[in-house]
Amino acid sequence: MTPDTALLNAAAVVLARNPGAPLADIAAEAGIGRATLHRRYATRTDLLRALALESLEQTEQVLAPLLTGDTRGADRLAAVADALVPLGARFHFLMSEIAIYDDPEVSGAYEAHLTRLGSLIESLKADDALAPDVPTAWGVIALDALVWGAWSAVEEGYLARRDAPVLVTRTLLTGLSPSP
Amino acid sequence: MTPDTALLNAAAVVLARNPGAPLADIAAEAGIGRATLHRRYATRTDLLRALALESLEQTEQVLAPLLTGDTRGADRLAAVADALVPLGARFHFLMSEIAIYDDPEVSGAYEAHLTRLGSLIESLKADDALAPDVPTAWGVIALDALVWGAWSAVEEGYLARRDAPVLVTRTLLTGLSPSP
DNA sequence: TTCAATTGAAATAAAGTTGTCTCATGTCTC
DNA sequence: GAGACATGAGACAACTTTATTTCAATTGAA
Repeated sequence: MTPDTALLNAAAVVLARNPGAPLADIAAEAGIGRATLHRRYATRTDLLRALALESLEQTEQVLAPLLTGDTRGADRLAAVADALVPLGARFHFLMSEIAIYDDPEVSGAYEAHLTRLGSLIESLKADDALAPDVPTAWGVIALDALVWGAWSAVEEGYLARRDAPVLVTRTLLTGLSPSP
Repeated sequence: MTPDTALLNAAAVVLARNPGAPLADIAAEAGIGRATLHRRYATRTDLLRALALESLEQTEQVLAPLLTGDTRGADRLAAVADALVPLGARFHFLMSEIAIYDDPEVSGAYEAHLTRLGSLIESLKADDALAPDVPTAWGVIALDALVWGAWSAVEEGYLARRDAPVLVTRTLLTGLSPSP
């Protein structure tokens, strides 16, 4: 029930570098002992499950105000990119650790996440920021892929941290906008 | 020395679903026994290494004619997307299995791959298909990310196989093109 | 200070994976 | 058909990781 954000952050970082890293590595990154890690999450599966759910919840909390707020169109997309790129480690985890979707709660939360992103894409279409004939699914996928790409490029030193969200927005926006 | 494309294909498919899958799963997917797998690749590391090198080589063979051919601009990018999306499983592997880059031959081939993609982006800029102020690194990253995203979307049933390369091209092209 | 709770370190058993080996079976050539 | 060859199945030891347990040290509150 405890959030344990610091511990889960450490897990996300380690697992982004090495999916399947031993629990010892995660404990070390978090600065705690292996035994203590087991006291908070009994099994490896429990830890991955918690990380998945917390990652999706973080995304939701970041996205919710942007979906109900009054910024629209390009500005809304820019705000979303700003908020999402720093969460790249969590995205990476969600995409590489497929076993977590065996859990019905996790897969339910993931479906909800996709639905939420779908609504965002639809709202951008309604604002004439995206072309109406672009499949919503592709909008979601492209956003996901570019956010993840931008994040890992920053991690590996190919891209400046501040440039990343701008490039994501520019690529998506001008890329999918209706021709003038 | 044998290509063993079928076996490596099976490995790529299994590892795309589950990075760190046991060799038994790979052998089963390839329809051979575990012992036979070991006869062809003595260790797991040998197999991953071969898969990485062969994946990069396949990409090179696919890209080479497109880089020297006479199609330019948007058509060239479309041809690249057509050729690359089906190789998505290999991309996924190259991006998730970080340990392979310990091998100097693999990391050298990967650098060459990035350089090749960089040349492609530059040639598209020269053709006025992409805006000159777009960082070449971002062009490479976005292409990589969108190809991978399109491939996995097809795999998971979110996208029609024939639509995928078109959407990649459209997203990148109209997305990064100079404003008219 | 004293007591209870939490922690890290270490030992341990259990489980899974890897790599080696043997052997029986099937295939191919001669 | 005989013999050479490759294969799959299975047994096996070595290794790694997981999960549990114990114990001494640390922390915090009464």
